[in-house]
Amino acid sequence: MRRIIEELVSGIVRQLQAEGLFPEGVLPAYKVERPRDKSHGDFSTNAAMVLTRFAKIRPRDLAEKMLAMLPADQKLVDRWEVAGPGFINFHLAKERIRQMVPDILQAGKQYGESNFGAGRRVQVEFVSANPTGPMHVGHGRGAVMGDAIASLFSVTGHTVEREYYINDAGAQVGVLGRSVLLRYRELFGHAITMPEGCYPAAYVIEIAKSLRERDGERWLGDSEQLGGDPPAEVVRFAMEQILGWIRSELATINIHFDSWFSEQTLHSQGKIEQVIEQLTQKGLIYEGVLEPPKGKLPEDWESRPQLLFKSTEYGDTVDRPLKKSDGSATYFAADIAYHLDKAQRGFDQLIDIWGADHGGYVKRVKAALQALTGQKNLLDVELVQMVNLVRGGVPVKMSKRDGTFVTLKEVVEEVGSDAVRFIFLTRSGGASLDFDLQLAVSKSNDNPVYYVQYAHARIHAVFRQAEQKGIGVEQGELSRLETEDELNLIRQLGSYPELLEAAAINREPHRVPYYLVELASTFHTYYNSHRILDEADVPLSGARLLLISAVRQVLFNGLNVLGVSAPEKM
RNA sequence: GCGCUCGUAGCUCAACAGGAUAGAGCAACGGCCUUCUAAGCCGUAGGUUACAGGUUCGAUUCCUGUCGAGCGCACCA
Repeated sequence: MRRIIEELVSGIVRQLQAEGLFPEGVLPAYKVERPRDKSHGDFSTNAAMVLTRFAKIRPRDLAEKMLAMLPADQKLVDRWEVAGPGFINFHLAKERIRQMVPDILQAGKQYGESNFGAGRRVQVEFVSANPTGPMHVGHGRGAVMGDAIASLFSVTGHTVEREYYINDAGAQVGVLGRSVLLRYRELFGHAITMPEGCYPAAYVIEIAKSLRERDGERWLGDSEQLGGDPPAEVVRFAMEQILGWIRSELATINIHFDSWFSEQTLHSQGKIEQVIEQLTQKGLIYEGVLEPPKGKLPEDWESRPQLLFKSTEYGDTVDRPLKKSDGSATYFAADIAYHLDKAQRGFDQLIDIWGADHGGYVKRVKAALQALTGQKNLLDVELVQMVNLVRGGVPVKMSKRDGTFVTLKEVVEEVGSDAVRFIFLTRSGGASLDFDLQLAVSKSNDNPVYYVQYAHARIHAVFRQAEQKGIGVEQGELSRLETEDELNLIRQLGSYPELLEAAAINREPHRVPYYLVELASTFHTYYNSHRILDEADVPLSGARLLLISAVRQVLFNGLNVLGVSAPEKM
């Protein structure tokens, strides 16, 4: 809908440019948008104000001039005016507004989708929690954000892939294996002591038990000498079990990945050495000594020459090491290889969802990717801020050590997937979030999931009534929808496709829940002030059924994008 | 010390790529169920958008600085 108005305006601007009022070439961007204030019409444009400088006319005069050029013979707009400092406001014809109702119903589940991103392949990588333990709530937030962003790209016409990067290489994997072996040994009656840094938690015992169940005493010999690396098969066994848990936990909050990418394969296939070689050829690798960081020094800091990548040439603050002191690759080196691999898979856009604690990595990864591909904006990293668990306003203590650690699973079991997802998505990712378990289960307005779902269920209830009374949509006369309340409700439905597009472009899923809450609110108000079913006026009742059916469709579609259910009864 | 993310009503948060009078919910107070789901609706109150400059027709939004919060700062992930 907005597109049509945009074309109307741009046609006039081009014409004025041809007449020599504006200079040749590119003009500054003006906008066509939906005004906040309803009295300002359905759409408005700031074109006259933006272009006033070039026309050397005052904004309002220019607006008047433009307004006179609008074609008179169309059925879209029935009134337009110049307002305020020079806005041009468009008021759509009522006929055109009403027409959106059947349009929406016809589009059904597809309503709101666009081909905005047609032909573009986008990959969203998210969660990527280490397979060394259960997921916590912070992972959950990243998971839900990533999933919703992926959905937004999908409904706006992009081809989307969801990928999970498995950090199955590096020291922590060995620690996991050793921890499992220790618990395994314990199961056979041997006394053990958990060394510093190992994972003592209950889930490790569970893994040890299933290892014993499968392999019996097979690893007892290995469990005696724990100085070296644990057997690869034990490590793999442990990680597969944990990944299985992660997978099923993600499934309980409605998240499914298309692709699971193993970091280990980068090492085993020599991808990391290859990428270092490529960077070397570009002259971006050197052996050097880093300045010690200012502020508090790490205790074991020692100055030593390292293999460094010149990330400073791409905006980073210092150059970054690629090799550890023992000669193995750093996490960063693997990450470069990983991102290059993603780029080579032919995506037009890569999106990473990271926890805020990884924020310091953004510049160096983007730097490396730019150096390798020459593309500056291939990768977008969305940082998701921390989640503070709270119960009734009191912080919930969390510590991995004492096992007072609240897992994502526990939270989902307590408050339900819908509430978890909705609450996570009703905040912009940039803001840290207090997740109150008490509020999350409360069925009040504190908890907008229920507010939106209730509107949806309510509409279903009306339809159940309508069936009993023998009133159906086919008896409705659309033209009977004439109150401002009704037209405003339709207008709101009409903006849904634009909302999805804006949310996708800005990677801001939180706009969707906010929209749904507003739509639900408009509906509830309408419901309370208008009788929908009136046996004495079936054409009107049918028309109103058509209207709320369209509302129901949009609520359903919106909840679906968020991965939240739309119940028919509550 | 440096970098990133922030700072909006008493609380939790919005403000749609710079737009017109900064909006919701909660908490407080007062109303609405013999009629389609009261998990709902209506009303009252609440603000120097942390602070100071700048850019322009116009700034919560962009730039600079100050103050404050969170996260990070060789070799872990």
